[in-house]
Amino acid sequence: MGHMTSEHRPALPATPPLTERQEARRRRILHASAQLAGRGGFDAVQMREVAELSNVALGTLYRYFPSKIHLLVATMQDQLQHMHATLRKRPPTESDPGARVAQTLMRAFRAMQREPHLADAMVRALTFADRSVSPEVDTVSRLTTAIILDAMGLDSDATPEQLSAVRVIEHTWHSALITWLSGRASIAQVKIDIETVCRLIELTGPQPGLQRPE
Amino acid sequence: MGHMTSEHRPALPATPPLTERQEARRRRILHASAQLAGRGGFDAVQMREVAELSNVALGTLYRYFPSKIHLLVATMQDQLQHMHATLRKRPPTESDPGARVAQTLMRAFRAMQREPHLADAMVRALTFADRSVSPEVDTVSRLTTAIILDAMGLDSDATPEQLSAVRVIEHTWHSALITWLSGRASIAQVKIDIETVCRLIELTGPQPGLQRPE
DNA sequence: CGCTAATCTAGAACAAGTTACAGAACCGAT
DNA sequence: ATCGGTTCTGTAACTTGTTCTAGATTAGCG
Repeated sequence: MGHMTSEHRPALPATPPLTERQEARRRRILHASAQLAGRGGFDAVQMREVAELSNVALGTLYRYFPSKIHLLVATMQDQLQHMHATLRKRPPTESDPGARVAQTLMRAFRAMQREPHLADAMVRALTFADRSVSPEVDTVSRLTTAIILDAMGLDSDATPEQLSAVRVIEHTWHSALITWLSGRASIAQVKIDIETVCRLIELTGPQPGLQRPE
Repeated sequence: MGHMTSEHRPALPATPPLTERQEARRRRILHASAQLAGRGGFDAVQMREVAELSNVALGTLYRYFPSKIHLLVATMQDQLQHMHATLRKRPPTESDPGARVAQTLMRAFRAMQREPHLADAMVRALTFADRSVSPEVDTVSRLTTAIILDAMGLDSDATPEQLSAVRVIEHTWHSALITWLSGRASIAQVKIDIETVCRLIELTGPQPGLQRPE
């Protein structure tokens, strides 16, 4: 990704500060979205219902979130921030970076198992998003990356190889979630896939030669 | 053309054999689907247009493919079978199994670059599919697995570890495609991700002593 | 051939995402 | 407090996936 991501639309970076009521509206909308998604999943999040449940006109809903996908991706941003905060409070106990990442992702996975419908709505929206949602999806991606780097124990100084491994882990994470949510993979299989991909981290160790062979 | 592998009848319970005209209709539909997808991507595949372009009534289209997602996943099955046949003709030239898989996937990726809109329609449908499409998506998954195992050089005897690695490679493949199609990752990055994940294959040692040269 | 059941066609109808628009409410600056 | 522009509301309309129905066509069979 280049540095020229959004250099030509000065409207977005300058997010006009929302008033109190506007911030409240936004919260109500996100809450309604998560609530509807929580039971019923993607299909249960109907824009008219979200609008009604959050006491907002349909047009207003679309002003805040220009599409259902935008809304659900924003919902995921919201949930991910919660999760990031929660995970920070209890860092993984394992010693190997790879094991720590696997442990963290399995915790996140368990959280999703508690709300499978919500997870369904968010992940489906995320992978279905087209170019018009790229900035928002990118934010989600950065959040996920941050969570994984946190688990690894290195925040900012990662080698390009490690960043590649993290990207691959993210790919696996999303795709494995999808296969689980659509009933094509068991929980056990998701666990195995996560553990398998996390072995990549041991491969890209920053200190060459310090890993004990298997 | 195509006298081999007529064994693929995914609908196990009572697939009534199609008549000549029915088979022709099915082909016309799939062709129209791929054509519309080819320019315009997912959104350009509109059921009414598919029906019209393939000279079939809308109700008939829905009898053959019970949803747009089913239709596009079936289109992907079709394209994947082509690709599998094509790839078989020119097997990868690398020696390491991991490198062979990477080479094969990059070939497939290059094919997708030639028809990005078609790729977009198929992959979006694949990851958006819900439980009702599981059998069809599973068929696509098995096809992909077969392609990868082919590239590795072992067709039927793979260790569970290797199968895990293959699943993770598939996850990465799909997800990396998505990020590329939605403009969030460059071609170079997809290449790196594929090469990174293919290192997993080297990790999962083959059966001791059974190294199989070409 | 003639019959019956399944299939196909044409078109209307419905559902949910999205857009459009007129008027009410709100916000900030004078 | 008032004015001007923006935002919000309520509602209708439009789009496209999906379902439904009535009649025409076809396939299989005695």
